[in-house]
Amino acid sequence: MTTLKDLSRALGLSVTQVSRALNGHSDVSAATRERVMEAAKILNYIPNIAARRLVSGRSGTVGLVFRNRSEVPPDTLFVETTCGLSEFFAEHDLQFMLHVGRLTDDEIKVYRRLVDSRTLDGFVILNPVVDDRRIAFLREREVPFVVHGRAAPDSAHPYFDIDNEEVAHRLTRHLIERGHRRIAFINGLRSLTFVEARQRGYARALAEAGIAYDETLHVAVEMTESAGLVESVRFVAHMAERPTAVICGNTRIAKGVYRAVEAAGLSIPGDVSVVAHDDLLFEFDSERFNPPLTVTASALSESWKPMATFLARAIDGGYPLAQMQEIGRTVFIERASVATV
Amino acid sequence: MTTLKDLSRALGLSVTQVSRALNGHSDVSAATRERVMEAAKILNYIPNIAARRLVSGRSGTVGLVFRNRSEVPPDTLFVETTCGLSEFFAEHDLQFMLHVGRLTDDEIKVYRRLVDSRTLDGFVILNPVVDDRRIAFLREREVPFVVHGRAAPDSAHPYFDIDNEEVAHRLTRHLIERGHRRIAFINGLRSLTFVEARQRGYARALAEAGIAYDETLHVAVEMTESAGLVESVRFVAHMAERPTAVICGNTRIAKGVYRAVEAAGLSIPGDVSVVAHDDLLFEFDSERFNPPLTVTASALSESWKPMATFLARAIDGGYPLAQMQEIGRTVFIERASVATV
DNA sequence: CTGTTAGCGCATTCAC
DNA sequence: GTGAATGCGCTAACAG
Repeated sequence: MTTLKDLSRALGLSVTQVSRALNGHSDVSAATRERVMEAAKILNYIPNIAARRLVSGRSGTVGLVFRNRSEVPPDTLFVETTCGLSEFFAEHDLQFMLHVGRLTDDEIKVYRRLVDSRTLDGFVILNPVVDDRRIAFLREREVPFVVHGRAAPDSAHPYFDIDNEEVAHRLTRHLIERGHRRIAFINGLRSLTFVEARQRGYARALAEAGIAYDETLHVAVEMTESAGLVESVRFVAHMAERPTAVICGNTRIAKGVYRAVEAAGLSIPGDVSVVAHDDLLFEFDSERFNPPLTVTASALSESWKPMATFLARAIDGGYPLAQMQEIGRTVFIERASVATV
Repeated sequence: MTTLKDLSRALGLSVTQVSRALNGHSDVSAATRERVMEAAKILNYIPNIAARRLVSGRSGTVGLVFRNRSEVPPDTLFVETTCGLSEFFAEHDLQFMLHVGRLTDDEIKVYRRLVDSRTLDGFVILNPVVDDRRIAFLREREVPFVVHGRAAPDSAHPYFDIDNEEVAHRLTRHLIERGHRRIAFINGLRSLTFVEARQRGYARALAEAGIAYDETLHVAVEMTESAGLVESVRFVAHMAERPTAVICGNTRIAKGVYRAVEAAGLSIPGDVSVVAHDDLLFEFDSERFNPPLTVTASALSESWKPMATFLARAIDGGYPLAQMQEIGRTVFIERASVATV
């Protein structure tokens, strides 16, 4: 393999100057830079990453860590996430590493090892929870990270998020405007920050309309089709006063609700109205639901690019927080799954 | 961070000796080793990977490369694969890296970059095809790799595979024994080595029974539920002489076949018999098909551990090929999806 | 603009 | 058994 030394010999320059030319330093004559670049190309020079890392103290690698397999998100989402991140980090010359720990390991232990051994320069945090230990640890150790979501609405860390409180508020308000007053919400698992944000939006919309918050109508489940099915069966079949509308945390849940309603011989929106938030996952098309589903929508797939960019900036340092935070756009799409009562 | 130098100072030993003690060299007194180990633990010594890499010339990282996003396998399979590999490589102290290239890149270019920059010490190759360019490249450059499958039945490289020819032969023979003579095979996409192996097994079983090979009955499709559905609709509805039995490359395809048969108002096994190979994916349970599906089965999830082990051995070097190759066990499970004709 | 010097942390000669 | 010396390939002071 060609090294800097080889290049310097071939060019009659010092190793230092070759290094500077290659790294785009300003104090190199244009002519020299030309020559060096060309020689590098001809001799197929590729920098030795290990050496660079040793001297820079960085690994050039960022990672996504799962404590264990059961923590890995459901299928499509995982593919979207890993592929999207891998792709965009590559654009920033960062290696992307997936790390799945063992069941037995403590959550933070995995992070500690990765940080201490300088294996990773930065982390991607998914599904932040309230008082997230990972975030606390990385903060304390001053390790760069970017969060998909926020630790809190005013979090002082790099993140990409959507306005989840607004999403839930919007959906709830829409139903209220159509005359609904018994509105169920099949939300995600509690302690996830976005779930809490949505709960706030839901509660606020109800309060604004003078509707009492009924905790039996707000359920926390894993955001899967089967959970949606189970919960709506409960609503439809077993509840004394059946809700007239259901808000679903995502389209998977909505799918389950559709199936349950159909199985019960009821109809949407005739017997029950349904709305959801749509992450625009590849596998589900809320427009092709029958009837087409009214949703708030934001493309999850568009979050990876800013995430990668923000983490790259955090690692480079010197960027103001504002350039490492973004609230993605959300649109409200009215279709045919809501009836006026 | 604690370095070897710190340890040596604290212990009054030379850096060399500390290094030797930590790395389990034989020429270190037991007493010294004790002391060093203890000090390392107390001072929380963690070797600097970059330094180690620089001197060893290795990256300590292995990877799975996809040319681009469209090459990533369907959902569940991808999760199984990445999580399984990541987990078992960790046991061998190898970092696992997922790399998804850009659409525009040449297949080999990605590998070349990764090899030349010494980013990866070894590769995992999935879905080998006949005359696989990746395998050719890695061989030529003498880079360690392990294949899920084989380049050819007698391949001289590390691999984990099952006997795909035998699988297809077994399924076909079973149908023949039950009197079937028009047997369709919904196989995977051509050029994949396992698809060709299965085709051989299928053809051989037919030949042994004196049944002419009818190429219109052997179709190559992506191994998805929808493809299974489409192809069997073709068989059932449009074919002059409908096949009495269908062999499916996996349970996804079988699912599609079941749906098509049901949609056509026909029954399994009354109107058509169905068998499949079952990778025992988490999401599909062939036993709970209606009727329960007769299959050959092998657990895909059991392939990651040997794969990781074999690649680790290939990187370490000095292992005979036999210790880096394995044919996983396959069982035949007869259930209720085949009728005697 | 360019070259010299030094050192990142570690493992491996080679001596004793 | 142990230590001193050397170098992996690269970048960052420091001089000129």
